[in-house]
Amino acid sequence: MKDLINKIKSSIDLTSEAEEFIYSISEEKKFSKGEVLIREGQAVKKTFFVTNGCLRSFCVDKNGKEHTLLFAIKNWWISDYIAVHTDELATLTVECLTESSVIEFNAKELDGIHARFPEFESYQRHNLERHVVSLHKRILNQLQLSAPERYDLFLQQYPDIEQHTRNFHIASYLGITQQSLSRIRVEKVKK
Amino acid sequence: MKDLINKIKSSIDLTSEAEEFIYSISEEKKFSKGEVLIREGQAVKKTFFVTNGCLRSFCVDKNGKEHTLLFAIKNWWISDYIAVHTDELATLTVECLTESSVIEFNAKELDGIHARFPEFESYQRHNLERHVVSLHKRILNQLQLSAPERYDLFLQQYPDIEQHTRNFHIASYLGITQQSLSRIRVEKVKK
DNA sequence: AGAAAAATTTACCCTATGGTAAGAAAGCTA
DNA sequence: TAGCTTTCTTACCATAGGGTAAATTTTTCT
Repeated sequence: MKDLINKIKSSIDLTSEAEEFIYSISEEKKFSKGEVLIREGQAVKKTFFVTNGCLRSFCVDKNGKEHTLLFAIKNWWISDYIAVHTDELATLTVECLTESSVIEFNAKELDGIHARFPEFESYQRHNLERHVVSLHKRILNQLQLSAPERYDLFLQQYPDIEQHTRNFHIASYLGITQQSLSRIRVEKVKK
Repeated sequence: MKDLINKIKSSIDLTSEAEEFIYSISEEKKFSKGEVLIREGQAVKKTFFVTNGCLRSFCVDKNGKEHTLLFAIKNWWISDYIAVHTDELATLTVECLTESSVIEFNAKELDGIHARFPEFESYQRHNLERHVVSLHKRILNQLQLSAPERYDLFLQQYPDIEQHTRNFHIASYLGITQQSLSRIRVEKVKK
């Protein structure tokens, strides 16, 4: 919980009332590997701040293939934001890849923090701006880089994630099959 | 200019001082087809609100191939947000695909609106939230759909854009070559 | 309108990645 | 630690989409 408070304080002044409010609407929880925090097809009520471990969000296509949208580790937020912001049922599933500690929020209550403590608007706007930048970069990378180049970049960007994930998770993030990733890894070692 | 004011008013209450401020930091301009508003490698000072016409932002990869990040038509914003929010030089180019009318803002001045008129925080946060949702969807579509499926979806999502764009613009948005798009279009007609 | 330039289509072959399947390795559980 | 389950690797062939180039069509410019 300290992690979250510190993260917020590093970016805005946090009054003690606001800090109190955050405590009042959140709950620290532990989940074990494989547990599902948000399930496709169900209403999305929660947003999670990760304090330990590793989670991912993914969708399942019409052929049953999984596609990873996001990996979340310490100090990242994760939810199905498509569902949260469009008020639809979840199209994503959020699962734990390792035993994880999270701070759980009701998404609507968390959103209400902006009305009550306007200083959060600017905090949230900056978060969203940075997130938009990373999404723009990911789209451009997907358009212009080959699979081996995307894998190299992934390893640079998430040097710590590989220890928590299976190869097929990474493949499904890069947009390739696990067989292709396996071949790419072999080629890398050869060089 | 009315378009922008109305768009803002549809989402927040706009005081006359705030409206005045917007006027004071903006400038209505016309650009002709082919003109470049933001050029890769240069500092990005401007953000544009489109009131007429069609623009796109794209990057050029190491082989000289173009990759389109965004098409912007009436009532959309366009800039190089990667550069704006990271204070780096432009990695994108923004060009007019048709003769276009835009409202030009100095990006920093526009950002200052939040400090001066806090009611804009919430407006901007909602914009960003919706933008994040559309980017999440685009990433998932790119991961799970075939090229013909992505093209069909593009036509649904941007029914009006095709009249303004060349096929190779669309191909470079979908992540395929124009030859592939041409084949896909032939197949569609056959059915 | 006519000429020039640019974009599109088509055809050819090529390559990266996908799909299936089987065996090997790693990880989990009792 | 033995046995079971899951993941990874490898090999095979299949296929979607890429690259080049030439012919055709469309757009632009004067």
